[in-house]
Amino acid sequence: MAGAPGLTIGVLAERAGCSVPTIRYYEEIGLLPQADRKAGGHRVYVEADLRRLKFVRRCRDFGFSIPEIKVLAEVMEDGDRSCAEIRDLAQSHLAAVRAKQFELRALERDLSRFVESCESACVGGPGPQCTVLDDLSRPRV
Amino acid sequence: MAGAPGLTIGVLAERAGCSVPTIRYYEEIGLLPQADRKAGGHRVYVEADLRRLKFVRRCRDFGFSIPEIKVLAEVMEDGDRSCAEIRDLAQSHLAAVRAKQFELRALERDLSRFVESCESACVGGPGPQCTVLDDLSRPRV
DNA sequence: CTAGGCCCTCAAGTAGCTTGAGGTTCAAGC
DNA sequence: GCTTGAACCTCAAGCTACTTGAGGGCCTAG
Repeated sequence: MAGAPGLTIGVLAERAGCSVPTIRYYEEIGLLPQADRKAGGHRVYVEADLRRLKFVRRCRDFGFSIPEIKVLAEVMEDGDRSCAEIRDLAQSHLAAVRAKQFELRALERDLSRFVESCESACVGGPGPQCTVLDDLSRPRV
Repeated sequence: MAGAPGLTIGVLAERAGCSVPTIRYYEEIGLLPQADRKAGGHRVYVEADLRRLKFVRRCRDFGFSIPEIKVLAEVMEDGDRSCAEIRDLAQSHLAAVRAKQFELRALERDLSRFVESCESACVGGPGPQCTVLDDLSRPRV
């Protein structure tokens, strides 16, 4: 009569959508608490562990770094700390995401120009005469 | 009466906009040829080396991986290979850049919603009651 | 009780560099 | 010619966030 069954690491991984070694890795670096073990040494988990792991994974999806997630998790556990801290973290993260997008847009523009000039100028020609290679050799804008 | 002076690694790094160890690293992995040395063992470079390094750096700016750059560089050296190869590489790279942008846009949307709900719902409140943390714990969409 | 699937630990590998330790060489100034 | 200090040298380890592999132990269904 098992009310709360206890999850194996494999099941936990499957439900959280990550690999088994990743879970062991998170435990090792302190992102997850040390798991309980049964007699033989196998890790046993409960639903609360799954929630915690899902939280971590979702934060990773958001692009937070592991040190950042440690902070987020601490705030979650600690009733005395305001979640303004979390908002600030998310906000500066958002700024970083936007900056990255900006970079990528510039990159996309350059790259598509590059491909275009490839098409029109030298496809089929030999390497050294390729104007496109000059393009790549020119200093960045 | 030195016509071509010969550049030190430090000067080369400065002109190419990268660090000195990076240049040594590129040489080690075969992205740059083995540099000439003077008697004491210091590396000596000429303008052609600078061009090659700038080419590599520009490719890195474009986000090409090191194996990819090796291909690009080979095509440059080898007169018999068409630059269509380069266009293809650039094109698939462009596709990857666009995919990444797509991801980042979704991420930005999620994050800004998150920050917003933070603002309106619980800034100043204690951690555990923060609805935002629930948000982060919810499975990903 | 046994088969085989899941679990364990520890070590090393991934990309693209950076950082550090400990020592040598070069070039300018005296 | 000699000294000084900046720049150079090599080799090794560190960084992020994991993954992969070797070599073995546990657990449970039949």
